Amino acid sequence: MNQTTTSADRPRVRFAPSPTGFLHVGSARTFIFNWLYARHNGGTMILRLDDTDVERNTEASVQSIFEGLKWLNLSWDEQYKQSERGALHRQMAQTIFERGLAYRDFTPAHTGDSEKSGAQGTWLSNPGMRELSREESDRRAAAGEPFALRFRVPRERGEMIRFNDAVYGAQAKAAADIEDFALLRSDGMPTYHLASCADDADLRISHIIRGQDHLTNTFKHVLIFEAAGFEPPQFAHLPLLVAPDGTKLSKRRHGPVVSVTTYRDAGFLPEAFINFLCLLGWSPKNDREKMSREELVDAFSLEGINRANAVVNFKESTPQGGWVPSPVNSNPEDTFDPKALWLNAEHIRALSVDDLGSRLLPVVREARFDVTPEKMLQITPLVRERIRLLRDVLVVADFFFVDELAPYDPAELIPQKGDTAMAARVLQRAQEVLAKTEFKHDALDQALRAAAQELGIKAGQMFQPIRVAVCGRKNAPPLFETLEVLGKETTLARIAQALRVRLVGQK
RNA sequence: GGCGCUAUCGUCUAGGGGUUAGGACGGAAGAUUCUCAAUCUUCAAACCCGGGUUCGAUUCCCGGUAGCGCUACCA
Repeated sequence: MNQTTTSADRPRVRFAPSPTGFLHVGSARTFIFNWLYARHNGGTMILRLDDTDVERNTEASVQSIFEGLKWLNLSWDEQYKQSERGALHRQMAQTIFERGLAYRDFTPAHTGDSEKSGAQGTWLSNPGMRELSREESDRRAAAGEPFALRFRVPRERGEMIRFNDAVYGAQAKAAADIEDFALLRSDGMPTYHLASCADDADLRISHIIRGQDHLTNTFKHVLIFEAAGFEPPQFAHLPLLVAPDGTKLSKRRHGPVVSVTTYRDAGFLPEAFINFLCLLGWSPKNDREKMSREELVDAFSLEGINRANAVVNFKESTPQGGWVPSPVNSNPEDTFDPKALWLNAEHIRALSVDDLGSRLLPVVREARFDVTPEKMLQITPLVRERIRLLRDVLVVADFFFVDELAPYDPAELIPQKGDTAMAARVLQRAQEVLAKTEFKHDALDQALRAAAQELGIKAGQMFQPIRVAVCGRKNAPPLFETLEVLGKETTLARIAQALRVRLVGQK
């Protein structure tokens, strides 16, 4: 196949959120899959704000969408706002109406939850309206009576509506099971179905990649495309992202874990988050897990998408199902999908020291610690293998940032198989030795091991009191590197402090 | 209720008429080590149920069940 690529071969895809809430993880994944498809195939990525629901749209939501996408560093090539394209939508409605494929429904709009759905059976149309004569219809419309425009679904001939989904395969549904859905509301505004199809046709969208919740809507869309004289695009529906309880993700039920900015604020790397999302409902089929953005673009194909809903395995909030804000010092890691955390750690470890350092710096500064880029660079290699989220740096490396260590249990200073006296001896000896040791890894190593030998104790017994005195806790990065970064002055001051404050009166 | 979609370890998934059903996360155990990590090794862990088709089904077909989605003048 040595065809030259023409513009007709290049796919045009779109992400079309309705700005009625924050950008949530499911939407983000839909964007990503579209983006991946466009980039993989040299196509065009379009962002279209489907804002036909004037009541529910908010500017804050638009901002949240931009904010999330900006963080993910995902770009698009064209941008549209559906509310500015009303003429086009009405035009299509007009076309369909003139072809006799839609009719005016003068029945007043239903308010709230209608009795149409539910156990009463399937609502298909408002009796009388479908059969209204054109003359009668025109007359009432001319008289200013409000109406909704409904699609006249060809229900009589036992017709089947068909399309082929790139993910779900051949789809068919009896027209008899499709209700006469609205195209135009009685205020003249287009419905989602109409606006979406009109824009998809006008923007020459070649592939519609969207959530599976639209799979059954697609039959209506096929009807609209055909009624307006357009060939329907290729559809590809994505399995839904669901919560551990199997229900779809909602902020109300599941809290901030469904919002993209939560991941940003917790210290996820955008590339890791994208990686994680891609693995939900898609597989490269070669057991690869950790992938860079480029590798994802390379590997992506519609064939790799699977059909079953995927669980985002975050920790369920409360048994009652309501979200309770976690206490300030609870571990945020506990709420995220463990695999997302692991992937994030993998991506963190793959970063160069420079890169990681520059991402850590704003996090540390935002926590109001005063740290220079140079110092951050020194600290970075010491934390790289110890953090899963960027924010972890605050708890893993806190002792590098603070002037004064927070109080700790003096018992921590006591080494394995040792006592307070041993801790005191170690610290005193350390003071003397360190005062005249160059603060470089190897020199420190030698000096401290020699000191341990002199004291007749194990190296571990020597290191622990020092580590605790200097870091304020037992678990910390390797000692010599730590001391080197901390410097002689701080080290000696903290050891003196431990001796003075913590071990006094301990005997 | 009607219609549609789906069903492999706890979770994400690979696979496919005959396999020890593979990988990953998480879990357990061990190695390494100045602690913690990281790393390495090992272990436990799955084909929803029932009928077909077939020499043989987890895989194909049908039914059931369960979950999800749609059933608005929301998107």
